[in-house]
Parts: sequence; structure tokens; C-alpha cells
Amino acid sequence: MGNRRLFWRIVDKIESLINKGEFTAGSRLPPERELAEMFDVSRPTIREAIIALEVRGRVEVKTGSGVYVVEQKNASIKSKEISAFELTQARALIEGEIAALAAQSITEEELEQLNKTLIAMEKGLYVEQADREFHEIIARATRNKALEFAVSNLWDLRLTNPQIVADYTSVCKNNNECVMDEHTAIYTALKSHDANAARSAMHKHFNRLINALFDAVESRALEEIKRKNNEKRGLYSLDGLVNKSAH
Amino acid sequence: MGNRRLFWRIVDKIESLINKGEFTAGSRLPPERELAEMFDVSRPTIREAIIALEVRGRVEVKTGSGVYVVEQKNASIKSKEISAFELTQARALIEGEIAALAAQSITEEELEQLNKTLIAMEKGLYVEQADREFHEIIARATRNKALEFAVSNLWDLRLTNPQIVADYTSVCKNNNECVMDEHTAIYTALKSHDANAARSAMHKHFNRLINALFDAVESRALEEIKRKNNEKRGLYSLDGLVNKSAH
DNA sequence: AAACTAAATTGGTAATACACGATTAAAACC
DNA sequence: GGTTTTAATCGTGTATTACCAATTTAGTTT
Repeated sequence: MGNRRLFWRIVDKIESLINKGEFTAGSRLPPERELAEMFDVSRPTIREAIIALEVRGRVEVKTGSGVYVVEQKNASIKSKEISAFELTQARALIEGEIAALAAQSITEEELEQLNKTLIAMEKGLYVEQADREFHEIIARATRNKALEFAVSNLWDLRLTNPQIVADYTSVCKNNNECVMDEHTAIYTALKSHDANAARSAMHKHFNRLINALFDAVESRALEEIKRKNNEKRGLYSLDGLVNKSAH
Repeated sequence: MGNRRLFWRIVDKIESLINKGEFTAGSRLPPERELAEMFDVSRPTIREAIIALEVRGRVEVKTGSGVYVVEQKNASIKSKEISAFELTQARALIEGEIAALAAQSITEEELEQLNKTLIAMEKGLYVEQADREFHEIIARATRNKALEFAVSNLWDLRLTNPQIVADYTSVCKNNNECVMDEHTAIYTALKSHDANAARSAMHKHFNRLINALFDAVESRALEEIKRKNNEKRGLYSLDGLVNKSAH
């Protein structure tokens, strides 16, 4: 149950207090001893939590003075608040251009690597991994590490943001054939070194994904509405009364 | 002198041991007690250092078993090894598409904000900041936080990678007029909601930057060659001998 | 104004008890 | 006798308590 180490729980508590505005940016946290009493843990544990927050860049420790909340700049953008739609559109835009660029510089060896991911995907094993590799090989083929970096960051987003993970898994289940076909189309375009074809194939790939996401989210929203309506129906139902009065 | 808190120094020591290959990926670190003796500090300090390393993602702690070194995957891509050229090309590609997208959705208010950055830049104050804001406002105008995220990440790269910082500052000194003109052109295209014009203006902006970078690096390389040649000239020079023999 | 306390706060250590995981030894079972 | 299950043990991280040192800050005195 309470398996997670104690200081992590304290980190969460302090962080949420900061997020809630209980401790505002620039202000000083209560002294260690007070926090220890507050959360009913020992001082070393509080210190561990503060160190974790410090490494994360959320607070700054000034010896002899206190612990101060650090101004969070782009933290709101980071990870949270980004939807699967936004991520997919961004990837379409960026990876579309990457595909166009890669079409001009991709080597035979890289094409062979791409082909291997296609085979792996067809066999149905390591599908997730094959998917990521496919896109990363193309990014690498641009000979531009900044683009690799951008793709890698967006992929991390997909894996770390819980909402996006949920939305993606609901889509990716039974669409392997689609992905296969689309990846093959991209591969073919790259093999013929046709930049425009590669870009458009990549756009198609993500466009289909956006639509699939839309359908999935829509149907889930419908489910949710039905569920809530059923709850209300239970609350406001006259069935009981009707039955009784019928007798 | 030894002002920095003790555990940070331990973090450095352990990290350098990992980097040196003393502790290989996947292997277990010596137990806390042993490390404490090794570095001549107390166990709580070792624990603090390990927590810092854990938050940084360099090690993983398994209760009752030990502390294990984590495989570093994309660390090599991250930040290091990326040149100013690569970064600029990546930005051209990505922000070009962003400009095209933003042209369709940008609001009057955002256009006004853009105008303010132009005015600030013309006055010559907060130029760096005005530059960043200009690009971030456009990213925001896409209504896509994943794109904002990507732009923000690339900008961070520009500020954190020492080599890129050096290359950029050598270029940005006396080119404010260029930047002003290019930003104005982008602004005008966005104001008229012309996606293609916005994309191409953005491309021109970065293209000029790439050329400027190239010139700067080239001239610096020339300087370097001259310097080295002068050194060699000193080494192999016959001037001294000639002078002596002349007498 | 400068120097000097004194209080508040974090920095660091030592010793202790406990909980978890893995290994080993013993017991039970087949 | 060999195999599986169970129990004990040891190594390791987890967490607490208590204590003192170093630094900063504010106030006080000179």
C-alpha cells in the first residue's frame, strides 16, 4: 500500500501545496522542523523531500535562511495540459517536414532498417517499439540532431502524459493494419527519394490518427453521457412508484 | 570554498564514477554504508546524494536490494553534440510550419503583442527577450500547446548549449536591423493571414541566420588557422638565424 | 555607522530500530 | 533420494531520534 518511499509522498504534498498557491513563488517554506511536525515525519525525511524538489528545480535552499519556492516558467506547458490531438497535429507538421528532408538524404542502410521495423510490425511483435523506431530512423536520416531531439521529446510526451497514453491506447488496439499500410507508403516514398510524396504520406498517417482519436474520444464521451444519464435515471426514476401504484 | 552542500559533492563524485565506467549501467552501487566510508561522510548524506541521483534519473533504488545504475538513453542527443546549424535548420522547418498554421488562427490581440516586441526591438532594449517573445507568441497563436512545447524546448537548447550560445552571440551582435526587417516581414504576412507568405518569411529569417552563422564560423576558423600558422611560424622561423647571420 | 550578540534556520553526524528482498538451510513431500 | 515448500538469516535500504555545527538575519549595543 504505502509502498512508495515516504519522502516521495512528502514531495507530492509540498508540490501540490505550491501548485495550489498555498506557498507562492518567491516565498519561504516553513522551516524543516515545522514541516516535519506538519506532515508527521522526521526531519531527515523532510530534508530528503526538499532535496528532491530542489533537484527538480521547484525550490531553492539557502543555507541558514530557508527554503524558497522557485518561479516556474514554462512548467504549465510542460507535459500537462497537452491533448493527444495537439500532440498528433504537432507531430504531423514536424515529422511531415522531417520526412521531406529525409527523402533527400536517407541512405540504403537506413531504408533497410526501416524495412526491418515494417517486418517486425507485420509479425505483430514489439509493435510499439517498431513504431517508435520507424519514426526515429527517419528523424536520424535528416542528419540533424536538433530534429531528432524534437521528435524524441514529443515521443516522451506521448509516454509520460497519462491522458495522452490513455487516448492513444484506446486507438492503437485494432488499427495495426492501418499503421502498417501507412508506414509502408512512407517507406516507399522515402525509397524513391520523393520529398513531396514523403511529406504527404506522413501527413496522411497522422491525419488518419487524428480522425481515429476523434472517433474514440467521441464514443467515449457518448459512453460517459449514457452512464451519467443512467445514474440520473436511477435517481429520478418513477419505476418504483409506478410498480407500487400498479398493484 | 567548500560552500556547496556536502551531498552535491557526493553526487558529483558518484556521477563521475558512473561516467568513467567505474559503475556500469545496470550494475549495483556499493551499499550505503560502504559509500559512506568510502567518501568519509555519514549515511544520511549518502542517502541524500542517492536521492538527487534518483530524481535526475541516473540511478534506481530497489528497497532491500540495492541502488542500480540506470541506462542513459537519449542523454547523448540531449543538448550536447547539437550544432547551431542543426538547431537553426530545425527551427526553420518547425517554425515555418508554425507560422503557416498561425496565419490562419492568429487574433488581433496577438498581432498587437507581436507589434510590441517589434517596437521594443527597434528601441534596442530587451532585444533577446523580445526575440524569444516574438517566436513564442506565434507558436501560441497555433492554439497547439505541443508546438509551443517544441519551440520552447529548442529555445532552451539555444540557451543551455555552450557552443551554440557562443556561435549565436558572435552573429547576433550587429545584425539587429536584419532581424527587425525579417520579423516585420513575418508580422505583415501573419497580419494578412497569408499562410504561404508567413512560412516563406520565416524560412527567409532562418536562412539568413544560417548564412550569417556560416560566415561567422568560417571567419573564426580562418582566424584559428592564422593563429596556428603563426605559432608554427614562430617555431620554424629562421628570422632569428637570419638576423644573427646578417650581422 | 560599525561591531557585536542572539535567535532562527539549515547542515551534518551518530546511533538505533525496523522492513524488505534475496539467499540459504531445513523440513516436508513425493 | 530427489524435489518442492517453508523457515531462518543476512544484507540492504528506510526511517527515527537526538545532538551539535555553521550560516544567515535581525536586533542591540557601542
